[in-house]
Amino acid sequence: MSPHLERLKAAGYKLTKARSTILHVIEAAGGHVTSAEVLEKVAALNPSIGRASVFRTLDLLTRLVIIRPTYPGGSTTPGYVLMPGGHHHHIICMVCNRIIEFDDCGLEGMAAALEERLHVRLEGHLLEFYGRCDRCRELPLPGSEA
Amino acid sequence: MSPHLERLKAAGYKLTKARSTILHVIEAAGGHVTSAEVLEKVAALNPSIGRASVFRTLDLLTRLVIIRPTYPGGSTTPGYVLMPGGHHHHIICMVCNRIIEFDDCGLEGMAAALEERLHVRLEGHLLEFYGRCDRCRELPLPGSEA
DNA sequence: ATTTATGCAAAACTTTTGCATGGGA
DNA sequence: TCCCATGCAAAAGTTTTGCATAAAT
Repeated sequence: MSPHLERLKAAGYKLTKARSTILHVIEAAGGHVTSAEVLEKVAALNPSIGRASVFRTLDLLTRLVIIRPTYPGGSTTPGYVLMPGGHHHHIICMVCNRIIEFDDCGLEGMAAALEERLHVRLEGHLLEFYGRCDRCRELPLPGSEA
Repeated sequence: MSPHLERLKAAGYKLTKARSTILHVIEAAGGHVTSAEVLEKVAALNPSIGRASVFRTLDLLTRLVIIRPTYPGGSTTPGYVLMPGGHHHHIICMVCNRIIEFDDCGLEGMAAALEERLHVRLEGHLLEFYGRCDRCRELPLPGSEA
């Protein structure tokens, strides 16, 4: 069973068909999805799952920091990223909207320092860089020199 | 004139009443706003500015990485943060939805390393931590132990 | 003088709600 | 058995479009 499903269960939530299907869809998509994509793929997988459950589950997963909302450049519907281990990092190419993942970075140290200094408790983090990928690095940014 | 307005102009866009009002509202709000807040405050400041212009301008500012969309925990409408200097960092309290800003962090070094390693060009970044603030640190996370 | 941006208002979607039913624990 | 979660369908909002007009360069 997915560790994310186990966290749901550990938090006291029931393991339902809708929830496991939705989480499966997000994982199968590689951890980057749009609400519209989830809606579509869930419907294809199991048409008896209602749209409302998809939104309710996305909300629940967000509250648990299992996923986190982001705005992918290319889409109108909100995007979400999986946060295995409570964190995620990526680069968004502002030209072609490609997303480039990269591994960690030493933010644990910064998190610990912030916890100490600000008296907070941190559960996770999301780091996004914006720029141009290797294929687009010579192209102008969209919107520049209109 | 705001450096952000200057960037608009430098990129070839016209400096209009709508654009400067909208940017002013975002800056006056301290850099954290919701689309609904912008709509409301712009209407209060100058009722002749149409809603469509607000959304068009939010899109434009996002493409230029002058602002960046985020999801504030408390609201249903999408949020935006100002990115002075191309970057922004904050902590979101998952209990009370308070946002705690903090100053930089040494991410320039990481950005430079990523540019080298992945052959990308980076324009900015957004770093969000999720957790509990000093007032809420002893409270359970919402959604835990449902 | 040109060209871009605006305002208006309707249309298009996405997301949310309420309630009875079904499914986990 | 009990309570949570679901599905359905309608309602509520937010965001997007199209086009003629106004404004900025």
